[in-house]
Amino acid sequence: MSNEEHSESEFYYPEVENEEYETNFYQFHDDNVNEYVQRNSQEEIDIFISEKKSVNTVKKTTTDMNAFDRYLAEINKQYLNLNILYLPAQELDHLLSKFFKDIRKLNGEKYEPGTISSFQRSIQRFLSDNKSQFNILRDKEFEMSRQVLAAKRKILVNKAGKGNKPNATRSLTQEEEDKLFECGLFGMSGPEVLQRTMWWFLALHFGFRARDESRKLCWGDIQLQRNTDGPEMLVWLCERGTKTRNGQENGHQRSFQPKIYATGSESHRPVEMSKAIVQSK
DNA sequence: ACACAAAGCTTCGAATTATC
DNA sequence: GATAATTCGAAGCTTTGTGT
Repeated sequence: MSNEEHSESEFYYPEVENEEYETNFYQFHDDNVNEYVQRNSQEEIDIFISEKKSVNTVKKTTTDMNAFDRYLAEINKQYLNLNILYLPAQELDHLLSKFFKDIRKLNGEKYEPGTISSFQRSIQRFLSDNKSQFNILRDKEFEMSRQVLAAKRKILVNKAGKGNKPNATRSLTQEEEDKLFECGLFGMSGPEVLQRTMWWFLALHFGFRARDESRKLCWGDIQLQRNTDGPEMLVWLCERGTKTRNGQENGHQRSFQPKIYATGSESHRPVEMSKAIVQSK
């Protein structure tokens, strides 16, 4: 993976904390109550929340809503620019059913079953984001569209041979990794190669997500350390949040700092990894 | 037959890659 | 730049396994 080119959209990190929200308790009670209330109007609170929404999910939701809108406009011109938020449940359920049953890719081919299911979730996100009370995944009013989706998935698998993950990736073999070192794509022969190799080690040993965590990483987050008698090691001191570790209360936390040990050619499992980790439920 | 644990599926949000 | 497909991690359920 080359890090030379970045598209604009990849630079949505890091986020800056807004210290104004750390409002002083006494100031709040003395005066300025109106001002406080105004400043923290519903609109501002909504913005505060939505700024923390995942860019990728937002993009996914709009893309899929485009597909739904596209389909509706196709089946009937009167549905052009239809706002589904104003539809009664039965009608929405009906349109969803047709959508799940007949929707095709832009090139006319059939979708993978997983993709159609993800449309359903995107539509639910759209509804929830816009404060709709409907839950198309649970409400009994949407039982029909759920059944259509289930049937559609079966048909795609049984009749069209879909759902076999034709593009699934596989992990690298040891030989393939060795080859990358041998042919000089991994190694220490230059800045780009070094950066690429560092990316590989960080992903491999720290479990970095491919782009996300590499981009968030700041100078000083990883430190070269050495135990008195042990080998040199890289220690990951400061984690900047991932999809699954992002500061939620009672959220998952690491029980130790991840480390990469210098080993020469052997590989050693870090001591902490050999201990059983007891998870509280 | 019962209780409980372990294994296995499903669901959801999110991130990524591939492709055109 | 949008679209399509996949992957990942966690949580919640459901099924299966096992000891008594």
